Amino acid sequence: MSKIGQTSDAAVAVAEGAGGLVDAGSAMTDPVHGSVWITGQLRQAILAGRYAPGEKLPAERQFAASFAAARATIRTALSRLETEQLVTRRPGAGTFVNVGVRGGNDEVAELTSPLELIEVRLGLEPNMVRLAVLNATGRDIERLASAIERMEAAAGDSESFTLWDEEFHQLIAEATRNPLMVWIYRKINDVRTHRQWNAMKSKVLTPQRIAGYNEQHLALYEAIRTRDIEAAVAIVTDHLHSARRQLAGANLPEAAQP
Amino acid sequence: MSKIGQTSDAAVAVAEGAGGLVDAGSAMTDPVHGSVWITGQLRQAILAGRYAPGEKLPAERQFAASFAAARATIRTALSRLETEQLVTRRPGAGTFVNVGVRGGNDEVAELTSPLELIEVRLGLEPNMVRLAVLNATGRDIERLASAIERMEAAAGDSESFTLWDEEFHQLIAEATRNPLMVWIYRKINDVRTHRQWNAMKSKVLTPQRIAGYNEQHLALYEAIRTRDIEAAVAIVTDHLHSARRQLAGANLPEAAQP
DNA sequence: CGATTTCAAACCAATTTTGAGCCAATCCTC
DNA sequence: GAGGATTGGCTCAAAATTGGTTTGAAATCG
Repeated sequence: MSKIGQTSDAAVAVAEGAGGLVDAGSAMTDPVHGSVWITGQLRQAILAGRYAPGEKLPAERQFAASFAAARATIRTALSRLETEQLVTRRPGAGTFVNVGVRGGNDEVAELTSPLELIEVRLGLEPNMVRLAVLNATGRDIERLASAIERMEAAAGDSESFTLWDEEFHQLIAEATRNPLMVWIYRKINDVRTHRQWNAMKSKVLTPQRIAGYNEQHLALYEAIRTRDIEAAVAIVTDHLHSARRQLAGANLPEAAQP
Repeated sequence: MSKIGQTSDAAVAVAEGAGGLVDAGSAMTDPVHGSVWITGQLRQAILAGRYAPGEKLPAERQFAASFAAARATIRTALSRLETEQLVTRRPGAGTFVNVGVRGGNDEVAELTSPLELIEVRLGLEPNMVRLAVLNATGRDIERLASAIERMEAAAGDSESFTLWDEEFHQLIAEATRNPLMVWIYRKINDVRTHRQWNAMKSKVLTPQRIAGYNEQHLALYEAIRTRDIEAAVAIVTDHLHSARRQLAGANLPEAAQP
């Protein structure tokens, strides 16, 4: 069980490699571990922000072990990055990411993919709804009703629907009376409404789908109002699962076209 | 396997280059945490409000024991914080957080009760662990092992245990390879380690309890290493449920007990 | 074949970390 | 107030780590 060489099973391959500190997850390309390839890997990692500006990279010897390459190879790769002004090397100290590189774009909203968002929501929201049912005040429920109304009024427009949908979910978060939950969900809404996915939104949010969501929202509201935990949790879980399904359906063909 | 979905999204976000598999070889950090790393930890702890402005930090020798580093190393870290005007050192007295530092900004950590924290974690962490099992690289697992070691080495001291416990959980969050999850859990760790509960910490964290937690941590690590999702989720769920039981029994009358 | 690259091992110099010890200022208890 | 304990300040040399370099053999590729 050493070289799978397929991207899809990288996780499995790593599982076996836990004992030895070599190969790590890099079992994608067995033959060509050239210095240029390593250079590309490191450059991409730095540019992607895996190593913060000013941060110290792992030692050359450690890179050598991780990439299963000789230290000289690592050195030529790092030298290239140094001439690219991406890193600075200090003898005796280490190799450091230059401060100038890639200051912005650390935003979580930029880095988070739709699927990753759904994964987080899938863990959070069922529990959130449960807490909302338990702790919602009458005032909370009033506000939810108001949001529902406006959402249905805006059934035709995907833009305003998104807006009220966000409001609706935030109100549920607030209904939990849990400050941490409210804070977290504000961030989730940030990601949810990030411009990154605007294009996809118009594809996914057909009037038909919006109508379906409104039904689910209404059912969820009713469940909260009548303090029916089981129903509320089930609705949310279904909602997210279907969202994930649609996401996969919209995402994969898009990814297939370069 | 879900790795497919994760990496394909990453490829879409990054748009080019080596695609989603970069995390494989390059997800490594120094096994030995130097003074710069310690500086960062302390800075973040202070900024997060773990120590109140004007409060006295633990002694240098204490930190040295907690971080498993030499006192000189701690001193260089503290010196850096001193030049950053974050702390003030008084010979014979101790090191104190400067009053000017923004500490009150973090309302969430102040407002969130232990039970509320547990409620959020209960929704989030089982799913987080599931994703960690699916997406953790070999390097992630190595880092978890390292954290486990240090945690067990510091079994007697509640201060250093808290430190490495926080590190352990954050590493699991990072093992999910989900930026949003990492970001959210950093906040949870802030709340978890907020000074609000410092007093309670020393009471609750008896050496006996610490030993129990270490067992759970080790079991969780093993489950992640062997990619046993069911076991990992079960461990986390049990852990949080028992924590909530203790909490509810001690404090609040109105708990959500299923 | 010849040129280039990679590998492996060793050594060097710069830097950091360590561990020990001692001092003076401060704090705490009696 | 006295005395012991604690704390930051400081020195110093050994040990560990790290990038820099050399050398020569092996592998790779045109």
